[in-house]
Amino acid sequence: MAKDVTSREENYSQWYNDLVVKADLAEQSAVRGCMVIKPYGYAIWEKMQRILDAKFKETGAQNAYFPLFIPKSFLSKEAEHVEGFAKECAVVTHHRLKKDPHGKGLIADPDARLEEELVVRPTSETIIWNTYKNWISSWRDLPLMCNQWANVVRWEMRTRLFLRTAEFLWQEGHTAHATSQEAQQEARRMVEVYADFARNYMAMPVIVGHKSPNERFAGALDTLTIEAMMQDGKALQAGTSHFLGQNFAKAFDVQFANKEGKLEYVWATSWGVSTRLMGALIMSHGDDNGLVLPPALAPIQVVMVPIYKSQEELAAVVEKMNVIAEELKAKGISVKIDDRDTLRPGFKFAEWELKGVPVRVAMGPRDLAAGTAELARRDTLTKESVPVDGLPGKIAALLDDIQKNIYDKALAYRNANVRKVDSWEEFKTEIQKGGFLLCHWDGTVETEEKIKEETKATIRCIPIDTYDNEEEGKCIYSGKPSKGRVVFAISY
RNA sequence: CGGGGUGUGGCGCAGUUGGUUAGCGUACUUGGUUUGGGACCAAGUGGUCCUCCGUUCGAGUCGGAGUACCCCGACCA
Repeated sequence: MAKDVTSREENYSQWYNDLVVKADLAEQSAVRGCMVIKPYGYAIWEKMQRILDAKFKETGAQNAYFPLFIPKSFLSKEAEHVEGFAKECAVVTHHRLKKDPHGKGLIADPDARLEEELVVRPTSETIIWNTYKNWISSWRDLPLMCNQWANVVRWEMRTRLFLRTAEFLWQEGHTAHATSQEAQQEARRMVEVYADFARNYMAMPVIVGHKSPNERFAGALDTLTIEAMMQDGKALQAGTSHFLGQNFAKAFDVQFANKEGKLEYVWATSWGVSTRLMGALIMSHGDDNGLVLPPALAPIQVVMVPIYKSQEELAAVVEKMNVIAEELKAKGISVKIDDRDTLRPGFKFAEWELKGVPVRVAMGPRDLAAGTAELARRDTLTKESVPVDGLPGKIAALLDDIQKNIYDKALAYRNANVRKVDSWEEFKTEIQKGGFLLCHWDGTVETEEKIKEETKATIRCIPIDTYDNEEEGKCIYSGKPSKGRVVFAISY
């Protein structure tokens, strides 16, 4: 494992792109920095959506949909928000094309210029708060909690498949509350929903924490994050939940009459996760044979490969497989019988491994005679011959075991790469080795920025719960007093 | 926007100091033999060599300009 990781560090990106393409998840589109998500990749995303959506609904949020286009003026209403996003917006200026009178092709018709330019949403706070203004007038309207599944566009200078594409799919929740406390609780609750999803479905350990002021969402008073460690030791921000205070309420004049009949501004949160989670999934668990998908998110949990010489043998094996498949389906397990007769078994094995299918069952004439099957697991790449009797039950248990094993493996890897560092000299060499460094920090933006300049490392979060954060000490850079350790890492 | 690299059948690449019918692997098509870890044999299909301009008897190869993509920075919830 360690050797593999080293070789990936050298050319991690190449490995990652090859893997993604070969595993049929996605590819670059003709449009700059955008990606095409292929059917198998999208099936994973759909599964994520379904699980998250159910969790959101449990919290009382409802789905809604807001426009793709945002009037330019909306974006400028919240000062910090503009500053954060203005540099990376795609802008619609015209509503019609015409033939170029001086050459070939089409040009934007100068007569069709928009009076007010429209921005393709980089996030929807502004248009949603402009709408909420009309939905909220009384304390009885609160809390208001909407989520939308949508695409957003951010014109990043440099893009990267899954991790930072120009257009990406995500969900964004936007809530309005009567009190600051309630809004903060909501932000905290949602980051825990994300953490639970990452750990129990993606099998990806994450650290929950607050962002430092420097890394906060544009316009937020507090940003909560889940931070994951990829196999090359870099950090990936996998999801965020923001306490927005009254900033957007004031910018868009969203007030409600409280029980005393007085007008008050509402308190807001927003929270989101994106298709970046798929990148996180790939980079957390993938190995040199391709993807390793946790059973909870695998579109196909069990693939069955028949082995045969004649059509009669194929029919006999598939008949037996169908019986097992029905039992598995009855247990809620998704199964695919790969009966393509143009491909040899070895090819199919390699292909399904590349796609990360957790469990493979192979059966041939010998198995039929002996009442056995070959059971292989993707996470350990091991296989064994087992009796067909009781196989569905065994597979169900195996899936649970794989889910747990993948998490444990990722957790062990992360823990092995989290180190406490107490001197600046040590910090500078240790940070280059990858992994998370737990260090004291004086709490100032200046220190954070200097550390970033000198080492490229950023504060990933000020952890909550995961690590004991009560210990006092001295800032690694300035030597000034610190109330607790924070997580430093090089990030994607 | 800086620094570097690469553009040659669908994909991955080779192509020598310019030289004649542009090649290899893979994929694809057809036929046959195979099938318990990415099959083999045979015969085929498929290319305005990124674009334009130039040098030359002759350009995939040399020169110039443009363009696209990749990597490293800057940038980035």
